[in-house]
Amino acid sequence: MLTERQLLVLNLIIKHYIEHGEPIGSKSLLKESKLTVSPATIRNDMMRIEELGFLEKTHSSSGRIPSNKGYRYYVDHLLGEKMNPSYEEFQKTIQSSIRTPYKEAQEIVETSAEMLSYLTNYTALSIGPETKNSRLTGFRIVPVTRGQYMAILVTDKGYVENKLFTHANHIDSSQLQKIVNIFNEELVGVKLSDVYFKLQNEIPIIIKKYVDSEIDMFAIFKEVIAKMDSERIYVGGGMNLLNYLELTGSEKIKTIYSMIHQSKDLHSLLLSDQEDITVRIGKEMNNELFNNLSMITATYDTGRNGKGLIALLGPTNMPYQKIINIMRLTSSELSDSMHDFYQE
Amino acid sequence: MLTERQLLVLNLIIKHYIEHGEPIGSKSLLKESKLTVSPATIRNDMMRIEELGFLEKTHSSSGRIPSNKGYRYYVDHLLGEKMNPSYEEFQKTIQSSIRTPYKEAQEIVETSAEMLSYLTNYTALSIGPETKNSRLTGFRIVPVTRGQYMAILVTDKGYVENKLFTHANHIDSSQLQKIVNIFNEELVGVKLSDVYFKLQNEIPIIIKKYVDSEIDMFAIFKEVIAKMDSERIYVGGGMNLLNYLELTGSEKIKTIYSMIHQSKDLHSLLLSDQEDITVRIGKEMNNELFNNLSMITATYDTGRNGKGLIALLGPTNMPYQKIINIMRLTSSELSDSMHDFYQE
DNA sequence: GTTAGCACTCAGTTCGGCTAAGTGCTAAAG
DNA sequence: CTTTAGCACTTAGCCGAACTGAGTGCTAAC
Repeated sequence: MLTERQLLVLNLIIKHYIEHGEPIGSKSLLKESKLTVSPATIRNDMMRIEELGFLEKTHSSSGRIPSNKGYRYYVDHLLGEKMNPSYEEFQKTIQSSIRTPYKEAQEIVETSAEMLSYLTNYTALSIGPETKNSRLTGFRIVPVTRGQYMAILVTDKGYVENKLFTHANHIDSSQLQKIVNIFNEELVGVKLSDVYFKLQNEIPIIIKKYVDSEIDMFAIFKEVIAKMDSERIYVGGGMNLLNYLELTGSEKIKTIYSMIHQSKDLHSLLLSDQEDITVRIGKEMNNELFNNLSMITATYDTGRNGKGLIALLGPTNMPYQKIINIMRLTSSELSDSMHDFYQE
Repeated sequence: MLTERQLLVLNLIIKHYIEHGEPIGSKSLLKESKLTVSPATIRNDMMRIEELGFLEKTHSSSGRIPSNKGYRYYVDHLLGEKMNPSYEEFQKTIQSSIRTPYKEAQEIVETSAEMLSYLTNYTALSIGPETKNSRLTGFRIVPVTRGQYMAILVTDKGYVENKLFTHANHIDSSQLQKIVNIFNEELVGVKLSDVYFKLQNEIPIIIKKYVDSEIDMFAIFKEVIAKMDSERIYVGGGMNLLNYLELTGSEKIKTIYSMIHQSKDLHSLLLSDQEDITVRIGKEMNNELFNNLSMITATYDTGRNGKGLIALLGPTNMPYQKIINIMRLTSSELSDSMHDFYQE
């Protein structure tokens, strides 16, 4: 479909645009390359490539820039290749920020978002392993100070979440114990998604039978689970969005920012296939907000606790080679780190 | 120093600039007011007021805008007055977001930052009561799952902070108990600032005597205290900073954003006098970053647990009347809420 | 003290002209 | 059939001139 030279031209234009962010024309392109043909020839090639949809013009007499389809071609080739060894220099940085002692799993996930944004100057997201199919493995209430109690909830995916709550009237400790026992008997092994239901329907009846208490355990439980959900998503370098002010107006940036910080809106955006690494370019995201941005997502594996996800949001003309490799390295380090974490 | 009419002119100019954000000249000012003098007279007045430093021009033939000193005059008058009752409408909104059941103190503080930014469209900060002089009142370690433990630390100011940590080798529970006992015997009642010192020097010796353990309790303790410190400051509406893009370049906005999110840099900015409510206007903050911004801070009182602080960052031409009243209401609601919280 | 009159200033807009970088097309050469 | 030279054309960006509108300060008279 495209000749050898045309492919070369396409690649040169993409690389130029990634590096300089500006359109390039036939003459300048020649200067930058080792090609020995005339500008007119390049022009003819460019026309052909544009006809096929890999290139665009910013206005009728401007140089060419890559289209989404152009990037797509470029990225698909990159994804096929294996990792360029020159990027292993990043490995040390990544390792040293992920492998730190006395951190819990969630903190490692959080750190990796920060590290990714630091390394790339883009906005990074990281998400801990899914909670949806988790099962409750334990629930306890620890008295902390007079009137304050801490509820701790543990799931089989290794999540631990806690919530402090206050109760005005002193709670009789044997009563409290009874409630906790009922919870553990009735709810351990149950999927978190079903816990809600049971809590609303079955449990209150049982509790009423044995205990005379007016604590709204359902409200407390709901809070803990909500906290668990919301804390799963971490954002690093949120303000790096400001670097795209020219690409995307400040209003859109604001919308994106709040979108990123609200877990609900995110799932549709991020939920990728089971692919190891995914690149979505501009309009491929089907969201007007992201027309000039690309998103790279990668999954990491924790072993028995399921998969998690990291993502990077940057301009469409990001250096995909570098970024993809950073994502590969991070994902693999994160997987290793998580395996270690849970194995012991 | 200034005649009656000159004061009126000054007030009119300030109010105009707060509402429209644009300089105003003698003729337009007349149209907006009920004054019955000629433009020339107003011009003479303006000159006089400018000489005294209350007004500025943006260029030699422009209308006038208030200077920092002008705002200062305006605000000082406002602070003297008592609250305009028309603002009590806000009270319901504020109350309903602060008074929610089963929230711990920190969450209420967090919520109030979000509420403030929502109500004003500015960037809000809220800080829980000081930790500096807190004393440790309790420390415990709860085993959560195999290999995972939760350390819980309680201070006399009502703070509870917890940290999950992992330890590969199973820890003997009686050994753990011994360590916890030593901690409680040696550290309860000690100021947090001194805990560090003791942990590094005295405690290891004692622990070595009774227990044979290789857990670095110091590292864990340090993490908990760090977490406690960092979680004390909450930011609401960070992205509202984008509204000041024209006032303050995007680079500065970025700097301010990261400044706000790093607790260390903040103390110098926020640490106000013991004043109930403080307004700092533009250059009064002695920081080039904030030349076109104003910061309103207010303290709230928690009773036996000391004072906390809320702050708002907005443009110098904010509607001070409204903002000050919102801050007053919030501070007072927050105080009430905290008193209730700790009293029980 | 107040006012009318006047010359002046400055930001912002609009318009034509110019340049640099690029295009597409045509016709000839390889 | 591909490549090339030549040429007319397009467009963004920049510059300077002209004009307008909102404003100023000063002076001299009321």
